[in-house]
Amino acid sequence: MNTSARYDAQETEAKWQRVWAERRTFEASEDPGRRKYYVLEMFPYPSGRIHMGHVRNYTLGDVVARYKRAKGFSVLHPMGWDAFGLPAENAARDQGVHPAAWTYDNIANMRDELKAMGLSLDWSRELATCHPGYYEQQQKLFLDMYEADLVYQRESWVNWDPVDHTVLANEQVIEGRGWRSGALVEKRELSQWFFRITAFADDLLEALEALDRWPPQVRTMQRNWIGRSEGLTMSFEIVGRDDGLDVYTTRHDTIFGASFMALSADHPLASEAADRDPGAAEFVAECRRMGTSEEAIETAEKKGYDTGLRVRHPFVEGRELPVYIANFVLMEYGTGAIFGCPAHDQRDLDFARQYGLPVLPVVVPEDADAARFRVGDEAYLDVRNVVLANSRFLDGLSVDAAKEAVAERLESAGRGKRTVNYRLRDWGASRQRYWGCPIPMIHCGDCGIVPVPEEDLPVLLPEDVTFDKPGNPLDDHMAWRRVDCPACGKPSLRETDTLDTFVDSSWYFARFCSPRADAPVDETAIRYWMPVDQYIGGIEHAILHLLYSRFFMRAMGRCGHLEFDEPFSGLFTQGMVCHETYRDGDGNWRYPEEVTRDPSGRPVLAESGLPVEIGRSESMSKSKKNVVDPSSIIGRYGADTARWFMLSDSPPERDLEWTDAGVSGAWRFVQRLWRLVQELSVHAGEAGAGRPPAVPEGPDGELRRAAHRTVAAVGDDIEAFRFNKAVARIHEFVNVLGSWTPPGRAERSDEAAAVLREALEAVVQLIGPMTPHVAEELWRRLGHETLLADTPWPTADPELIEEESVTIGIQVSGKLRGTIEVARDSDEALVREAALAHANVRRNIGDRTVRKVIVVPNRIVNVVL
RNA sequence: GCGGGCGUGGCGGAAUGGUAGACGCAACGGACUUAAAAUCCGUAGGGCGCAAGCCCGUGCUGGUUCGAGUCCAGCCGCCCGCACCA
Repeated sequence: MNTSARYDAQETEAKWQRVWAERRTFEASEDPGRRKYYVLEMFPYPSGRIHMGHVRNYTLGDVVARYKRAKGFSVLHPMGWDAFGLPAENAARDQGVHPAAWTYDNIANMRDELKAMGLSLDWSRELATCHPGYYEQQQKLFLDMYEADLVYQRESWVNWDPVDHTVLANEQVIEGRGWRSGALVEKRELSQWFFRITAFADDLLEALEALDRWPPQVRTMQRNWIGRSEGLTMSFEIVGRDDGLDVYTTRHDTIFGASFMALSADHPLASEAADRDPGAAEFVAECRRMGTSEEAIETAEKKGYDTGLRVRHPFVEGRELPVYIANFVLMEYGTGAIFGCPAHDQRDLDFARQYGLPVLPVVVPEDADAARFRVGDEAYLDVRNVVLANSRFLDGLSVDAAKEAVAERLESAGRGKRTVNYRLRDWGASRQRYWGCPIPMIHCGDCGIVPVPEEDLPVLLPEDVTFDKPGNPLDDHMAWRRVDCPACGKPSLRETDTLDTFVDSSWYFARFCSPRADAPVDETAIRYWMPVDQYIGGIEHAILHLLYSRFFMRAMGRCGHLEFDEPFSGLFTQGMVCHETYRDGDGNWRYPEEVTRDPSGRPVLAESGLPVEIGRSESMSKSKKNVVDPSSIIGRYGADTARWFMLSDSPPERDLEWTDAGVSGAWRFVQRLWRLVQELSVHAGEAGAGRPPAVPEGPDGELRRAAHRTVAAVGDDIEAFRFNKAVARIHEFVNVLGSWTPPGRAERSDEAAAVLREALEAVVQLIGPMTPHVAEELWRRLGHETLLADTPWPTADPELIEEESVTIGIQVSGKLRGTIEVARDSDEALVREAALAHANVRRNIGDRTVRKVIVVPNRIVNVVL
């Protein structure tokens, strides 16, 4: 055996990847006799190359998948492609390649890169959302949901880029301009398709409680996003008119502090005012022009326009409140109108100060003098330890009691209604794009909207499109658009909007259970595999993707496709991969591989020797060039090294700092393990020869205990996603093996050899999920004919895990003064005795009286003076 | 503004309220080598001391406790998410 040669990662990794593929080792099967485990990492967008975030994500998932396999589970661990989306169209426009060709090329390349990582994936289930086999089923789901009234079309305001002829998402609008064209974005009302996610708002909120294997912060973020609030919808009489003005409020206790009403610019009464008053019209137009970017909103001053309308205060005879159009009121929330109570709402206060409106405090601290209490520049928002004041029948009540009283009176007068409101809006899923799932709908002049009959599915994307004009190529493709109405036969037009790519990713995990089925999901398969036991991905999807997926399972359930609500019973959100940033003298970002050190250790550009400034470490991004290409790392060190480094230092939920030193450390570890196991294997017994003695004495016993303790600890750590600690435990054990010395001729025994073999096999098995190739190779070299990938996880003998003796610290008045070694679970009196006998402890006690001795078994002794 | 997280050696990080700094990286010393790389052995929070040992030390200030990195209160700093949501 050649033990001195270095481990050749390239050759060995390729070999075992081939073997696993040939033997279909990781293809999942529905085995009713075994417990199932579904591990899934968020599928990638096929951008063309994998990045370090992928490497981390898929390494974490693969550790879990391989570990669970070894633990005897029937594991499903599939991979696919989130393949629709704008970049393909941009590539088409800029490079003249068809989006499909570009996408499938990228997929082919990324598949090769992922395969080089040695992931235990079931590639037979691979799917791409841009494949007609996938989106046909999605179109079926869309039609089912339309049937179930979970999909509808309505007019809605969108950000319209007049140059690119496209709708922009809020995050694509930067300072009021299109992110690509730079054109001033307009608000336009377009007909859009929506998913009725709000139908499940309460359920989506309440069910979060039961998701106890989700990170708490993700649940909180979803809770905030859904934003349930309990309030009152109340109607104000408009002076001189028959109709009323409805507002929604959660602070009806402050009704006596109301000093104005405010309408959204999109409110019907605002439009009405604009029709008769050019000033109002100008103000409404100004509001619409106002950018939707965060910055614009944040810096915008509170502005309003008096419509001239007045409403009556519901409880104060003769008090009338002016009705303004205000730039800070949202049409989409509540009724699009509010009453303003400046004393107890910051926005209302800012507004009131601007327009000289009264500020009357009606909620004051319990111990305050209501007559003297004043509100300055900050609204008084406390709701605890406060009482109502200046509020007639509410005076002296708590906030809650006052709300109750107001609601009671208005409800019985028919002028109010307790209402639950949500921040969550229905999901606008229309995109005016080509490279997405066609919405299977037809617009008929006579019949209106007609669904495409199921037998006519899929509605395929036409291939002969061009991208030389801005806008959606489908709009111009009349041959594709023209179709006879399925209901009346009259010439009609297809819907040209395609679906938001979040739709594609809202059910792909269900499709993986039966990826080629002729229905969206196969009942038997989905019953066996779903829900996903462990989902792993970035925190950036904490809200939308996960919320949409949760909605989709409910919607699919209502359409009879499945019988569960929650898609992911366990969720893990990994941290990002970071790297230092570099700038040259001209302030340009530089790639890490362009930077080297000069003889004095200063960072310089490799090509010119000019100095480089090192910036803070940030999440790897192309724009800052602080990226390291995974393929070049894997090509140089091998996948095992990259994987080991990904797992070794940082806890997986935290950000990981990518460093060259860390990678070479991981590489050295792989090499060391390789040498060590082979060198020691010469002294180990034959594979499957004898069992080691139960609890051997001396060094053999120590080795055996260390092995079993490590097995137990690593298993626990993997279960708890503490991969960095698992790595540390393996390091410790390898250090133990490293200091193992071959016995002299006299001490050699079959039993000792068996102990060593057990230890070597344990370490190889423990690294199996993390560095699978070197582990598989060592397993073979240890004499096994079967694959490590098919070998059950080792079990730890509880008797061997317990330490025989423990070192306990001795404190005098809480300060450590020494340690003693005693037998485990020693008698307390004995420990106390030994502690008090310790020389340094006696010295520290001196001639003072021992008042008390606290003995914590196997832990510590504290001598209290 | 609201919500969440974090603050420990030169660095990444360990530590059921019980010996702070496991494990790794970087560093330093030594062995091997003509030399280097690789490898192996060793040192290592700061300070004082020949040593035994002592003092200080987990962002800051207090508190609870026999005992606090850990629990509580109040600050400071950093990061993330959401945000005119009435």
